[in-house]
Amino acid sequence: MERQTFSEVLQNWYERNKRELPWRNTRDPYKIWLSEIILQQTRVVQGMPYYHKFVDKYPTIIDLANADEKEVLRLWQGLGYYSRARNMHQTAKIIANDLNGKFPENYAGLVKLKGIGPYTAAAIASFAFDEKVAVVDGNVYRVLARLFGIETDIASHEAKKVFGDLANELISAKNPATHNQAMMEFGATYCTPANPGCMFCIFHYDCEANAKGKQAVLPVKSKKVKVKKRYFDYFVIERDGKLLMTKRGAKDIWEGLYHFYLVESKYKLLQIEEIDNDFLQELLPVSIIKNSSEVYKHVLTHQTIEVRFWHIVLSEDQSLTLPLDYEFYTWEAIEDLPKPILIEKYLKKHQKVFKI
DNA sequence: GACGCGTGGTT
DNA sequence: TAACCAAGCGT
Repeated sequence: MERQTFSEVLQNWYERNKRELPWRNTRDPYKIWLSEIILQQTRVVQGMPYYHKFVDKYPTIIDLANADEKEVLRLWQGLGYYSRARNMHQTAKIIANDLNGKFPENYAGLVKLKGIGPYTAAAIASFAFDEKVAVVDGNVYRVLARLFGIETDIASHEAKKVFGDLANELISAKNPATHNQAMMEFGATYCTPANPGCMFCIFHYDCEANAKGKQAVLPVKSKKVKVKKRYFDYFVIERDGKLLMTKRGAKDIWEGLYHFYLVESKYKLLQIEEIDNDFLQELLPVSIIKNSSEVYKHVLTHQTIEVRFWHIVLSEDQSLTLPLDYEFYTWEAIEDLPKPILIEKYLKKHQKVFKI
């Protein structure tokens, strides 16, 4: 019997070991796209409920295109990397309005769309349209780096070419979709970052990393994240049972999400007597600081934020000049606003106080 | 092309 | 516990 190719061995393993995932049972580019955007930098278990929510609420790309951005962000709430949702919505509109509701059917067309980069274009092109183009994601980097003992820094520009070329040499011409799924599934469930199952691996005798005991150092990744500290004092200003909120702008975290009146400091949280903010100085002497919350520590990949909430109640007849773009929202309206998980947690914890 | 962008789980 | 990770992309 003839020796099997790498891809055949891999695909055999895949057919026997794959997880049943809903987006693997469709050729609908819309659903495949949806799943791929959701899964960017996100675990399957975390993304799964969102995939179902989006498919249920927006069964077609037309439904998604017709939604308000606010509504899309609200459904995305808690998944993080919110630009994915904004770009996805923008792209839905372009496909619905300019492309007659049809996805481009190849890599080159797909990669031009916002939110669809090299990985996602290859995924959709192969899964939905059987194009022979290799996906190169974090799993593929890891599997290839270990199998072939490649020490090229996966954060480097060079790695894109080295690993991309290799992945495209290995891909099956017959079953590019299954091959791509298999590569990622193997990396995600078997050739894992920590504690890979080398002992019983199908490539046990062919793997460079296994032969040299280099599983722990491959793939090589140089970039270390620098964590910046930030300090947020939120002023939760209540009047007539409503809370003052605004939409966050561009060029910072949580763009498009809603939050309270924020005073950010460079080195520490505020003492109340240190406040030298015009709006608050006008407002504070005539209001009641109902309470200040415990200090929350909100951790993001690149920053750690210490946060305190000051709950301030205004009398109903108190006049004040609202800062630009701020509005009072009822509890019901607030529930429909997309919010950072930090704000959501605070509201949930204190809802008895607010929901009178 | 280096950096910024979330959240939750694991080591 | 701090560090690292998880189906990347835009600027």
